[in-house]
Amino acid sequence: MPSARRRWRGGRSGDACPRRIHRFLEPCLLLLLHRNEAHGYELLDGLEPFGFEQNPVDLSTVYRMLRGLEEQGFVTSYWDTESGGPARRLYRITEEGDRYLAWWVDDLRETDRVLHRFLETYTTHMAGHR
Amino acid sequence: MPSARRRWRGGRSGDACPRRIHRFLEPCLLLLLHRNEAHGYELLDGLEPFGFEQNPVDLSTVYRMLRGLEEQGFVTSYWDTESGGPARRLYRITEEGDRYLAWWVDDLRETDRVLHRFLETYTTHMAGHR
DNA sequence: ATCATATATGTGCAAGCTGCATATATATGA
DNA sequence: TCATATATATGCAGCTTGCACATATATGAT
Repeated sequence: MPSARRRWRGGRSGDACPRRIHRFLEPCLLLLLHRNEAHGYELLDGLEPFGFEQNPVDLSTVYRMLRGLEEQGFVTSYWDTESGGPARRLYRITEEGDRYLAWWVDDLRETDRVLHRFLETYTTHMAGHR
Repeated sequence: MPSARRRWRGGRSGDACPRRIHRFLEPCLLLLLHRNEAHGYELLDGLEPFGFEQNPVDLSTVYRMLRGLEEQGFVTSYWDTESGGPARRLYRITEEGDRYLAWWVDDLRETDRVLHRFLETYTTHMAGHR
């Protein structure tokens, strides 16, 4: 069964998954890192206001995406062993990462236009079917 | 290389992919079928105004999704052999399909809210970093 | 008659994303 | 000493999707 259908059956209304937007986690992480350097476990909490309250992202996905961003030069990392507890890998955004984030925002604005066009078409069409 | 990055390198600006939204093709097909019954090849053209001009969806994806929708009872189909040319499989939306489309619209409205929250957070944050 | 083309539907495969399960390690406090 | 919270990471399987390819029919040109 496709995921949309499963969600339709199982999910309550009003809890749309932010990951309906493909790789949406990526710009969220970049924006958080633009504010402050941080480690993965910490970033998970920071994600909540972006729509991940009802549909929390898996930690493994966060770690994997951070590694991917680093491979591509959008963030750098170093070990912090002085803060007590297990060592943390602290991530910091690069200038290349800044530009990538800006590209993401442009892309999401366009996605927003696509979304609005669809919703308007739906509304208009349904108005004619009353 | 992740798809977003590839698109960043290769794509022109302003041509965000509608499929940034997960399975967005599905509600588009359902809305088109709510207007008129149609066959796959024909639906491809109808998709253009929904943002598929710059990033046309592959025909195979359309056919597969229509079959999936039929399996789940959201559409029905029958062969039309009287229109000249190869036989066409004509699809028609069901009442269950109507309800599913309505669910999709609710979900997309929520996605729209998530998107706006992110873009506003970005704008606000960047304003403080001028 | 034959052949290219437009129309039309479909399958196989591989890449990418993501959740779930699992593994590992450290500091803290009971 | 032992459970717990913190922290990072890998393996796997399922889902979606583009690309390549296969198949078939009607139409019109040669």
